[in-house]
Amino acid sequence: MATEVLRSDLERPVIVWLRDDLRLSDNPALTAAANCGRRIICAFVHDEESEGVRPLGGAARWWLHGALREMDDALRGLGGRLCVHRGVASVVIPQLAADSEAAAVYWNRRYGAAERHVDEAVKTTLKAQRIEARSFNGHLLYEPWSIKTGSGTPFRVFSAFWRAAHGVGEPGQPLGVPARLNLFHGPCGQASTTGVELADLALEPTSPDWAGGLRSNWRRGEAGAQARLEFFLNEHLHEYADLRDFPDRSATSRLSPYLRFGNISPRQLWHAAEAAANATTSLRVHQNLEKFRSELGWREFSYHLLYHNPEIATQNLQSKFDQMPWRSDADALRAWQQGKTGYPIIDAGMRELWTTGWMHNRVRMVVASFLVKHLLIDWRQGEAWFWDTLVDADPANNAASWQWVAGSGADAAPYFRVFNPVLQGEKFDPDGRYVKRWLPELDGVSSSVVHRPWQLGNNVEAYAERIVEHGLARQRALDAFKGLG
DNA sequence: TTTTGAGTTGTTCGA
DNA sequence: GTCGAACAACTCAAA
Repeated sequence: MATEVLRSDLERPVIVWLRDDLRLSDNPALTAAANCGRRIICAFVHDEESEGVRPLGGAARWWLHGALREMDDALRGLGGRLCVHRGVASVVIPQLAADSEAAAVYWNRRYGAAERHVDEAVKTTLKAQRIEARSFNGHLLYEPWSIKTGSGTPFRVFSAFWRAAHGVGEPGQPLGVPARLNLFHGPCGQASTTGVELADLALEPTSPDWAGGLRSNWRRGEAGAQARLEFFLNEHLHEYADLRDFPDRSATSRLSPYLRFGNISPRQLWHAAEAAANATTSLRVHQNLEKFRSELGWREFSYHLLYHNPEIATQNLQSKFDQMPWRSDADALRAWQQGKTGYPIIDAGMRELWTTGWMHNRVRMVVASFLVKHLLIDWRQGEAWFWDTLVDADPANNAASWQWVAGSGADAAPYFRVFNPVLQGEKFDPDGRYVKRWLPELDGVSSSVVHRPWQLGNNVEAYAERIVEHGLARQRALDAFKGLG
């Protein structure tokens, strides 16, 4: 009798609820499910209805579609499939668990306020149904609550945060793809009305199909992430510290959208970079490795800030910025969005973003500074545009970085740091290759003036007039920021 | 307990 | 041409 009960209980499946962890390798929830010996149902819920959950932007929706398709393909290759649902997750997941007579639901944690509330509600409902609910850390090197100052408060300064993080210990070795995956392959949630086909989510644009530039620049999903990582480690890690600021050199990792959707994990990057560094004899190995890891550190710090400041995407971390006299200027905002400000480094960056769904890190800082300081437009307008157009639009990184540039953040740039778009262009794109790639108007312009084309007179008539003059705009910004007292 | 110094990414000005 | 100072206020850890 007892053994019969045991056997029938083991026949109950476990649901792995996938979210921002669309990968098979180093997926703690999936590995735990594999180890518990049950049949595994992999489920994804497209939830745009839960209170406070921010709908994805267009570029991120496009990425999500590909990542889900790749995940489904990978699961089918192993005899399973991905069950896609639509609806309120705190209803759908318990319903799916009941329909499938699941014994447990496992997932990897999220850190935004609304997402945590959803997950908490799911856990409460499951427990009431006497279904096991377990969550894991698959998204971060360090849990946000595990790193504290000497007095027990959250850090507000990056360097101290990162030093303290090292004190917590080395991130663990990443998990492999589970060796034995007993995957469910039947129809998903027979009794459920929330099951849909991936195409039903309409995540990809159709009319018009604006995603051509995205498709030709990115291979979404886990295999694409591994290929991109290998390329970066082989070709660019050895020059990372020296060249990562030069947008024409492609020396950055371009792994951000993969991290955003969990097509790869930070632990995998941490250890793969170390292995690659150990295998080389090139100069500055240590500096390159530490520089790359500190960029992962900034991602950790952003999640730390998000966790401890749930409203980071909408509220100034420094409340004195609530008094900032932001300008309302629809024409200037549109010029910035469309890459028609008349400053080549700004316009090239904004067109790269529009075309590829991504922008080089150095250029992101310059365009953000330009919007907030030269145009005196609220950082939230810029944050929203990036949220809609970036394939890596991340709830933590995007908001924290905009607040950093604006000066309203926890450990923000000083107010008087106003990037000069001409000097930044000349310093980091000295021969103008980057701006010419995105601005055909500047074809043939000498590198000596390519970042200040207005000095050519009528020779570049096709190129936009400057919408503000740097010196005047800089002074206006300094006055406004100083006025915050 | 108090003090001190350092802190991702810069620019301008005047000597 | 180069070079140092000034441009705030606050956080955090070490002394």
